[in-house]
Amino acid sequence: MNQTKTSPTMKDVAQEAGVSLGTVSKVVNGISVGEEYYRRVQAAIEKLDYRINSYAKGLKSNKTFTIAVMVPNLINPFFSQLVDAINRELAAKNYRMLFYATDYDPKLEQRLVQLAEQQKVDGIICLSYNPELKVSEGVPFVSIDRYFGGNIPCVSADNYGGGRLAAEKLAENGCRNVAFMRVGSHLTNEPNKRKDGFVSGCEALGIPCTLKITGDDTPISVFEDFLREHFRDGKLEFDGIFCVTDYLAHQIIGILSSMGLQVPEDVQVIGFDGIRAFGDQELTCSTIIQPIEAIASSCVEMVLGTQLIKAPSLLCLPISYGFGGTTKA
Amino acid sequence: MNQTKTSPTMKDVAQEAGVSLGTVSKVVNGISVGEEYYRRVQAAIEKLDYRINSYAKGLKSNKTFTIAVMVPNLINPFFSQLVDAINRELAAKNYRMLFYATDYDPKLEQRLVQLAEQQKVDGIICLSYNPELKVSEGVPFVSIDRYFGGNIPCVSADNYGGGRLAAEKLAENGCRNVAFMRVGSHLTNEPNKRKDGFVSGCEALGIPCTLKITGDDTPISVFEDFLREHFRDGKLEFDGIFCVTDYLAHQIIGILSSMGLQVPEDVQVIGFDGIRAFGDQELTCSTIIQPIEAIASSCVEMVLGTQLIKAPSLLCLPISYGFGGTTKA
DNA sequence: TTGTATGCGTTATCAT
DNA sequence: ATGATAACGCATACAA
Repeated sequence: MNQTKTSPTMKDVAQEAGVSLGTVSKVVNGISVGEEYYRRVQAAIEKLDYRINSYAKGLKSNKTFTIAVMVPNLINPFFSQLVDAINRELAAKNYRMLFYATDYDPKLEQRLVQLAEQQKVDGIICLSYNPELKVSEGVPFVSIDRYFGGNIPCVSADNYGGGRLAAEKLAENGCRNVAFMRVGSHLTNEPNKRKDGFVSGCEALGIPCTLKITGDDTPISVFEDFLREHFRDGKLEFDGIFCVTDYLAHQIIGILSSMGLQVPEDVQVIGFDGIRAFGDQELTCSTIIQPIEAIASSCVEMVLGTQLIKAPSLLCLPISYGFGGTTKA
Repeated sequence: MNQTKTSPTMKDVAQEAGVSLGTVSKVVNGISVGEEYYRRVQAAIEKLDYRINSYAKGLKSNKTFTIAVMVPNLINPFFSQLVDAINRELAAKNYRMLFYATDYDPKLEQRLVQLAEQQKVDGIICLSYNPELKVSEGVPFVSIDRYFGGNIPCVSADNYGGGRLAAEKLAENGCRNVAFMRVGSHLTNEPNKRKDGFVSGCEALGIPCTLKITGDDTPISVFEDFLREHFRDGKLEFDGIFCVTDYLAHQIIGILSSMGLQVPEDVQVIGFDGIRAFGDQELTCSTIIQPIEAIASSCVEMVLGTQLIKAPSLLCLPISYGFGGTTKA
């Protein structure tokens, strides 16, 4: 005889309290009502353990207090830490986070953006790998690390400055012949500027710099081949290497080690991102540290803010150098 | 004069197609309608770029295709990998993931559960640190690593077996005097069984085992003190250490190294979890590997399944041993 | 088969 | 200040 226990609604509360629906709504939303009414409604809410139905509220008010966050995955610690930071910012502002993994797949990413729009999110924060992403103008969109053009705000670290800083640090530590290594997308996303900054820095410092840039799906072994080509008589031609990410730096260090080379004695390595072991332990290598918290809070402020129009279209946040044992102290 | 661009609704589509609301609904939901009607509706949908409003749908149908996932944070790689895996499982089944970080805070966790319930999620998957968590019976709830009792299903790795396996592996590799180390909660959650399994394994193998278990907020230095107490004449009393997590193992290895001890030559270390550098590179230490994918898919199946009643209340998934350089091969 | 009408739980606009 | 009522966008039972 018992119908499936359905949660109490405002109507139930109104009946229990002997007041009208509108009055309950006011109490729930903190609008002033008569003393006695307030008491009765509160009592009824307690008694029935009433909770507001956010779907009904969202439908009516066209506001869901939900933000979609999209990055390729949560395996890469840079992504997971970024998402963690964004989530904290959102939670502090009483927003919920709907998470979507894009898997570096442009088409999937596009589908997910549409899905999020259906989901009536109040905004989207996306670290995109789809340069042609289409996003409805109705929903605020903030991009991380990929600049789409004037009307879509983009937040990123100062990648160019980071590249320069890497060059300077290697030079400071005595490097005279360096290499830059990058794997991955040909896309003109922000991280490309790491190379530009590095090259520019090397030029300014008068240090020769060799680039090794591979395509998206090339195996890591091409870097080993490259390094062996520049390896003569037990000595590597380079005394410093700047890798586009800590992840790559980690792999390169493994290769160097397998070649019998010592880091940082024989060759110094600088990565980019600022990844720490287990998320909060020591840096995994000497690196250019991205201001993850600042990126996260900027994204959240921009996506929630109403000043999207006036927002700068490209927000560039300061980086810093972190010693992680793979450079000479 | 332009009102704020509001998304087209079914009504708009109906009008555009010259059919009724119900017909549009049927087309959208894949219910068969007349050929001509179907065409007209599809055309209108395309033209207006209509997307179903999931809030209206959710309100009406009491189903939101959204699952709440709660873990302490996304910094710890075990958590972020778990959430990544859960999200993949959910996405494959066309469910969305609402993510909440509990920060190891029992009261926050309780609030978030209520929040998720208001949010009308279709279920909750939670790695809880609140043994007294109250959850409404209306919402399917699956726990990871904490057993709440018969009516709440719990999924976890075979922690006890993992403890035993660690003992066996240390014994196999010649250890004759071992230690177990654990930091953290006094709570009787599943990971406690790692100790029990280890102790039991040591007893069965006739190996003396010393326990060092600290409280939640004790600094890591107590382990250093402990180790120094068992350090005489440049030699450690133990030749094997089992740490309750890879995270702790990492820290212990650092301490051992600072004491001038070699791992694994002087002392072998086994952790628990199976954390890899950068999420997908080499294991950070020799370890008992948790079946993260299996845990994730089990959780999702259980939370979505209707057979919650019949589900076993405690699902225990098999672990395996992984060599990570901190034991003798 | 297709159209119409009602209700999901809220909010907001009205009279009262 | 409070109560009745319409509307949000959709699903569905019912009537045509």
